[in-house]
Amino acid sequence: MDELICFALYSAANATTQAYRQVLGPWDLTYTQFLVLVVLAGDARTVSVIGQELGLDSGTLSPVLTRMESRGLVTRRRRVDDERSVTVALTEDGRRTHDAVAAAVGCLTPSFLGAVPDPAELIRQLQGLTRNMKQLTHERRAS
Amino acid sequence: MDELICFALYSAANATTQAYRQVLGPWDLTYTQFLVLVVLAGDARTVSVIGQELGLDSGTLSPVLTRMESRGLVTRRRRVDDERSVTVALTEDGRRTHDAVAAAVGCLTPSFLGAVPDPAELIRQLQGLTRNMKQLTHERRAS
DNA sequence: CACAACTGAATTGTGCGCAATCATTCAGAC
DNA sequence: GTCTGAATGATTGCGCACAATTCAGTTGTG
Repeated sequence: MDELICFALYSAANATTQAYRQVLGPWDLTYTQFLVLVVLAGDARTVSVIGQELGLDSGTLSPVLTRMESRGLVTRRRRVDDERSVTVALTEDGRRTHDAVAAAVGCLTPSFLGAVPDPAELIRQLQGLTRNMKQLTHERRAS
Repeated sequence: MDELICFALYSAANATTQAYRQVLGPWDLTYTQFLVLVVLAGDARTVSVIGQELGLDSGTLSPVLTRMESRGLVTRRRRVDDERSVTVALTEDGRRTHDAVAAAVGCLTPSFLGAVPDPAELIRQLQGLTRNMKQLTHERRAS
């Protein structure tokens, strides 16, 4: 068990989501919703672009965005030049929530840094892992 | 986005689960069910012990075990010395499935090793991260 | 014994994460 | 203009992951 990279990854991701759940609790936000706020804080985006950046598909994002819209955190509107696309943007309230939450999650940083001597290197490896796994998935899907 | 350790972790875990989904597809097993097979391959265990080893609670495990039991992969029986506890064990079929699947998932190893120069070190850091996150969660829960 | 506190598992409800499917819209070929 | 195929997002169904609750069984205390 202990020698499985995949399990160490799985456990760490679960534990991290759990820690975020605690921190995000006061705003009643999930980790995924937090990620959407972070992405949109840069600029408004279409659903598909959000999906590309977070690695999620519409089956996951649609209900998430529906909840966030109903709570007034984001707006959704069809683009005029291409009615297939839907642009998602932060509302005033979404912006304020993002700013508050972005500050709050900072309390987790020491716990990350305490376990990771070289964060940039860890991120690099995890991104490489992500890339390899996705490639593998698509190879097998194609064949 | 790219500088968030938590997101790199989240993406890598999602992609890895996805890769396992492909490999485990022929046996109609999920990643979580695979983990249960691996744990039980060592020896029979109670639900709570499985939960400790995998970091899952009964709310997750109960339905998983119900599905695996209905498919004949595991058996569940109440312990005679403590009827609150339920011992879960592999069946013959569960053992065979474990052996076959354990061999099949080996095809993922090169993709792991290709992205990770020092697997033992990565696992150590991820375990440290898991520990820190869990500790944080319980601290906040207590206060 | 009586009874409160605790433990182990199951159940319920919510929210992802993804496969599969669908409707709508757009673009290119003819 | 019409037709075909691709793209976009929504919907449905299933299986986790977890909080909260429930319930049976056990343990500790007097």
